[in-house]
Amino acid sequence: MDSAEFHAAVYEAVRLIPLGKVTSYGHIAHLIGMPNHSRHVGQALKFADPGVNPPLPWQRVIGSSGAISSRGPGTNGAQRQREALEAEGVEVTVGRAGEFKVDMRIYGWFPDNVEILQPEDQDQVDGENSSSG
DNA sequence: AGGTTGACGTTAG
DNA sequence: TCTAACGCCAACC
Repeated sequence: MDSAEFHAAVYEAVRLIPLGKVTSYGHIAHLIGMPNHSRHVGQALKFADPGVNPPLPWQRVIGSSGAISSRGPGTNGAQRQREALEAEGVEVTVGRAGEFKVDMRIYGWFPDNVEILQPEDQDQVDGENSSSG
């Protein structure tokens, strides 16, 4: 697994995220078979070209905690990600510290069987919110 | 070769 | 629910 292949695998997994849903860096890492490379998933997205085709829905990847990671005090990456998510219908809330958060119980997308995911089987993979609500 | 960084995750209190 | 601490691994200096 080279760096280029890692990036390609990350992009392929990220493109699987359905519209209006979000997942975590760790889950992308999990889907490509490298669960402990969660940090590098973000790194791969950072180096991704915004003009690639098919387009990369990078905005659908956030922290496992449901928070949009801050790229840094002087950057507006988090703000752009928030706008991109809201444009898809994902509701983003703002915490006290100005952090953007998404309710994973509603918009979370964490299937373990993406390889067998079919358009007609999507009804049986979103049972993550069975705990409450 | 060693120390620090980073679009993270999990566990403990 | 939120904060603090530890673990993780490649890139960078």
